Amino acid sequence: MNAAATRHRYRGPRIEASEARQSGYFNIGDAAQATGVSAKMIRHYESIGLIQAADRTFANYRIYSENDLHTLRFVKRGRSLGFSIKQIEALLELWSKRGRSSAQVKKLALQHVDDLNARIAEMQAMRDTLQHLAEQCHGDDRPECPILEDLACAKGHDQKHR
Amino acid sequence: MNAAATRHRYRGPRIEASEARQSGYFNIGDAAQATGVSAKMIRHYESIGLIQAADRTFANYRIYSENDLHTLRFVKRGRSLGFSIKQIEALLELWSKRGRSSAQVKKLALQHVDDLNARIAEMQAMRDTLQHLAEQCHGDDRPECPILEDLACAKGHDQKHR
DNA sequence: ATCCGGCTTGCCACGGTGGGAAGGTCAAGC
DNA sequence: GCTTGACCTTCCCACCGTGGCAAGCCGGAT
Repeated sequence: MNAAATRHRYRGPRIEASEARQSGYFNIGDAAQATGVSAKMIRHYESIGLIQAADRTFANYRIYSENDLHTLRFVKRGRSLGFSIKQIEALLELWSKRGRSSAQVKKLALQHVDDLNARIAEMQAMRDTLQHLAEQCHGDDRPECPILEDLACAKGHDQKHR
Repeated sequence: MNAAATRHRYRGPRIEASEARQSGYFNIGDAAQATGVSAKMIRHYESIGLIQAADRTFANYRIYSENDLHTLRFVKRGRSLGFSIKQIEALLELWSKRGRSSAQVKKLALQHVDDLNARIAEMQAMRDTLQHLAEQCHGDDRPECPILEDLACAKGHDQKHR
């Protein structure tokens, strides 16, 4: 079972920098540019265990293979779809497992959809309330303002988006 | 100019606890319950200067007047409408200024509406993409999954919500 | 040999909220 | 009186995700 070769498990010993370059490895900066994940975040993801610790050159530089970039792009895409780190962790694991069932993935995705919908609804309620108040506000030099009045007399406002 | 009496500027010297109670002051816990702002957050708001430092009893307990509760409710309401602390700071100041123009308040509110709309749109885009992907996913025992494929082959996904 | 840009680690910040520890206080019951 | 339990105080740490800065090492080009 050559786990090291197939998937990134035990990362090989350190390499020399120029050699790594020639073998198609990338510095963290290049990896960042290639994937859209900032170098900062790549290190962060590594530190929290979301991604495997990168191989290093002798000089302790992290180096990234095409495979690693692929993973980083996966994470990036997940983030841009609004998945949390925890969720991406789960998705990454499903991605790597061949025995996964698509049902598991779908469930995760739909949970996130629900979550998004809840947050959207909440923000829409805020927006609607605010827009309503703003419409009633003259918006001139006078100090009278229904918006401030609403904020001030906070009697039973909560029921509005109960 | 008895500023101390009219508005909370210079907070008076310390009082005895039972006396404060009789004068209609509240402990932080009661204030929290009365306003829906947790004691924790009341202290926090005070520490960052969002609200005036509360008066204290001799025993160093914070005490809150009806006026203070009013302010706390204002903050609470602002938060529940999604305003940031910074924005609430501005709103509080407008609220206290009699020379304010409703235009200033309206501007703040409408900026926030724009902000909300932007975030709503962003989340809706995420949701739509995810929902679309989920619809194409069988969600059965097989490992094939368009959702994972999308995440994996992250070629030019960004233009989707460009 | 020097210089610049990149890399390394580490710490601090944001926003907003919660948790908890260690200690002081108040009111009620005995 | 003294104990008890609920409350208060301050202080520090955590979350999530990202950015910034600083001090120091490394790479390659001049």
